[in-house]
Amino acid sequence: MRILFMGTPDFAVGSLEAMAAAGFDIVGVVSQPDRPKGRGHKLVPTEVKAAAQRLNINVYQPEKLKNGELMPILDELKPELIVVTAYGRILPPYIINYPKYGCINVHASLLPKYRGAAPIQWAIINGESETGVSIMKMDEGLDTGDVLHVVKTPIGEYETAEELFERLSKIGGEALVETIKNIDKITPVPQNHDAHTYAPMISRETGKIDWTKSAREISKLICGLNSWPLAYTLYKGETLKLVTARVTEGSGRPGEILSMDKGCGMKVAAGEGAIYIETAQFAGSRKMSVEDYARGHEIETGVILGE
RNA sequence: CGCGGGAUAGAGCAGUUCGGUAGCUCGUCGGGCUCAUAACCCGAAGGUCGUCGGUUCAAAUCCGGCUCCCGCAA
Repeated sequence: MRILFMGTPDFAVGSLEAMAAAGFDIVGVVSQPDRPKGRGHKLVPTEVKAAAQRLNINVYQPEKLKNGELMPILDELKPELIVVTAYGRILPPYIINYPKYGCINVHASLLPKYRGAAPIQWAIINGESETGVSIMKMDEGLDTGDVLHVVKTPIGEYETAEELFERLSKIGGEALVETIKNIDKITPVPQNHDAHTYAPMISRETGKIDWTKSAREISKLICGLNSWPLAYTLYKGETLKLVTARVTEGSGRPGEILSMDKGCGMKVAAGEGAIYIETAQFAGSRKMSVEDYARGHEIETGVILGE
């Protein structure tokens, strides 16, 4: 079967590599155009592009999909199936309807929950105990297609979005291969559209910590936004990003620095309970353990974070 | 050419303005105190001050090139 793959970030690499390892006939890869990223303005290839090049697969990077821009590529490659994992664009009907077997999508949630751009982060932030991957037959809506295959996985208490990303990327690849192998036998199951929820894009603002929330809620926010963009608060008026933390006992004014404890870090009061901030990123500095930071700087207890 | 910060002992930092013996906190090692300790006391080891060149009697410090790292913004 001739398969065209569409994907952009590292999460999609798991799908691509799993298909390649399974020996599928991947006739081409479509990825978003390289964008200037990072310091300086350097043009960085997308993760999927880099992976495709390692696998010696031709990469196409159309600026847009509308107005039939992908049509010449479709006619050239003649895919019988299109696989989409985190491509980052809505596909117009002419693409969805092109392949004989249609388009299938790897989505990192248990649909119909967490449709949209950031299902992994929101599942963690909301304190879900499990999530997973759904393989879906695409239609014209946003993650609304009939489901072909679902794999569940538990979320660790302190599992970060980055860790879960990596896991789900792999799980997604396996589930995808399984689905494609059985594509003729699987009966698509419509989603329960009434039960759907959305996982909107994450922005920096998402990471602002409300210290009146419970220690666990704050901990989950920290995990869900690691390693990007990181939950943050203010320390003496400057941005303090929190990288890792643990829930603990304690009480005080919300956001108050209660103590510095050896081996644990900086203890900060939440609305309910307290958290130990283990690793953080102080203004103008890189990520480091709070203990390391405290060797060269004085941490004043009693200071209220967020002010 | 997006804006900016940085490289000094294993870690985190000060010292650079105004050139003149390499410092602090912690860790490590040794010893002491203690029922005991991550606590306390005494001692020790550990640095070609990122790199190359220039100025100078003398450079971590001043000047120039290079490498690498990081924050912000996208």
